Amino acid sequence: MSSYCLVITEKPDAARRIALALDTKGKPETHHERHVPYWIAWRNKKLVIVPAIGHLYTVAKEHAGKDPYPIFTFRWVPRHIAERKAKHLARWIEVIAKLATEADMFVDACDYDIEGSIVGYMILKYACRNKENIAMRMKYSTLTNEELEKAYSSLLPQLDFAMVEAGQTRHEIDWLYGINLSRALTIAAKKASGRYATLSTGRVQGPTLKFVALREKAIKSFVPTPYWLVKAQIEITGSFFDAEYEKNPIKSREEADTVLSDCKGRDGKVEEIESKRLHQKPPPPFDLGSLQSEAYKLFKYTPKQTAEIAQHLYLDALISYPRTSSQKLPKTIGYKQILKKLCALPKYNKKALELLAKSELKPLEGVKQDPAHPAIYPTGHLPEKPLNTMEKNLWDLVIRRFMAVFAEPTTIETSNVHIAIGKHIFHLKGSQVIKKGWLHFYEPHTRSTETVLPPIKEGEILKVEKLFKEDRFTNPPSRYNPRTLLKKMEEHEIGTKATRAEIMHTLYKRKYLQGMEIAITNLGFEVLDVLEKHCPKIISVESTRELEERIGNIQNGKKEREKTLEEAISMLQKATSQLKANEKTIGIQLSKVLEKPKLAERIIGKCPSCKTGKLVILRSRKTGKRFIGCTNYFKGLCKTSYPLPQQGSVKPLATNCKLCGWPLIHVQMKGRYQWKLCFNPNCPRKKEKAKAF
DNA sequence: GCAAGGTC
Repeated sequence: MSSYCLVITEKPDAARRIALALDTKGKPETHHERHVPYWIAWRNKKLVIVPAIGHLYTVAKEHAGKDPYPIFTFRWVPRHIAERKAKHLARWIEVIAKLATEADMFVDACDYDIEGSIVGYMILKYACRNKENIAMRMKYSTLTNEELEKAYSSLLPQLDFAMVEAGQTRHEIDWLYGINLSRALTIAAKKASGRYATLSTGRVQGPTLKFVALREKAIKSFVPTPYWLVKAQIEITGSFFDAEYEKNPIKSREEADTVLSDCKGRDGKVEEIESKRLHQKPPPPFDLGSLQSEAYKLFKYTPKQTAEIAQHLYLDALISYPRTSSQKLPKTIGYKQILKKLCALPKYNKKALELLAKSELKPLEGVKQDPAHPAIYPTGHLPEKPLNTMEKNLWDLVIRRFMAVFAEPTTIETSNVHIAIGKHIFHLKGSQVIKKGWLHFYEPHTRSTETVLPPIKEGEILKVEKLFKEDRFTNPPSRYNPRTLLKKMEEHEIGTKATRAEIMHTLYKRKYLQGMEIAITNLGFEVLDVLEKHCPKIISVESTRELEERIGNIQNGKKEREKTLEEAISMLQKATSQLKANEKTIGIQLSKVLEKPKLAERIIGKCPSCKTGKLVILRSRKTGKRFIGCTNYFKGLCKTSYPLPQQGSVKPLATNCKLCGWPLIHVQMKGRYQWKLCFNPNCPRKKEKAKAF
């Protein structure tokens, strides 16, 4: 009898580490079935440890066939059924299901949070066939051997069903909101313009877009006010420095001029020197958000790019798990081991040795924690294949930050020299790094802003080379960039570390946002306007807060799941009927700002009948149907027109029909089906006009 | 296909 305990984790990495920790000899067997990895370990009994890869089940419409709108019913299904890009998950579920048939005990070892709970629950219920009520729950907070052994020896007797319910509710409500409101927008715009453009919104997209809209409004309504700065250029032993007048800003030109004329022709006298020493601790180790932020600041990599590069580095075993919110580096990761391995690289050799020479290695840590992972650190493994520039830069950044956290604080001396020119005081400021500390290890990823002043004594007389004023205007608030928008989302706790970058990207894809100095487009603005006009409650900050609170309540054991769901649906019913009632107005409002396809993409070629006009893809204002017409039509010169298919997308091809020489049109249907269309009604191939590739 | 959330 070879029965075993089936342990289910959220991801392969966790499965591997649990197997390593629980196998008595620390040597679990690695297996693969149809590219699904799993591990066999021996402890008090045989353990089979199999990972999911995130969510294997999701919410989808209840019935097959045409999609209704609005839609308020749903069911949970395997993801490969609901999502085209998730086909590979079918075999994953099959492998887990097979391993489950011979198991006599089940342990849910997914991350101990609401998403992890739902990952485990759905697998136990569906893939393992109703094992959700007999499964035990393994609760750990880091993937260290100690913690995992402890967690296994004190398994919780059952799943945390409150947490599961919270997870289910979160999924369902997000789906209902997102699908219904997105369809409302898309359908309204399609009906009015005849063109299909994907429009969307959701619990996170809406508020994020609103942040940008509010900033844009603040910029537009900003009234610049003038102010003046008065400066004195001082000469000290042959070098020149700008000292600033103590009053900053000066609000009137007259006042600035008075100061200038008072000071004219006078020398400066050093009245006082204020010096301070600052000790600056190293920055904490990276969590995903701070890595994304720093990589944008230093290299201008977008948060999405950084997440992708980090994932590659992780898969190549160069850095630890990147999707973490932890700023902690537990001892168990083996600081010394890592530094020793880094010594193999000439670039880091000297610095790593300096750290190894310290009597104690103690990292500076931040406050943020993560239930399953430490902060991001280099593993010490070396690349097996050459890295590209982006990978190199990011890996280097992680390594240098890792070294920096073990280093001493940086000591900076700042000085403020008070210089009297007549009755006016000017400030000459200097700063200098006295002790490099962690900066030494973090270089070149630092920005030095040193201003080193020559030795100056109190009472000294300094020559004023020139006096001048600068005319300035107050600046409007600056636009968000990918880094600051990400931070804003973090501050308001909308989205998660793993999704924020992705959601920003979606807003770009929808053409709601543009540029790295992030501006909202007309389309983005109107989409928000529509939602605010017709269903303000649903996208208000208060209702988002309230929803979060209620999901929190469910997680804490209050039996509010049914009620929360019912209320969400009733709110949505009102919102969608409101949107439907105003569909026409909304559609027109959105059509006005929908980007029209560029003329170049619509031109097909010369008109065969009038020879002077051009054939273009047009749309009838009356019927909304598209067709091919001659540009001379508008001048009343040529009435040539040809029909086009109304389904799918059409675009001119650069090639001509082999049989009649007319230009060809590329037609792409919803699925994979596509063909080259010759629209010449007299083409010899007329009877088989749809020719597949 | 539209969400947001995991994951590779």
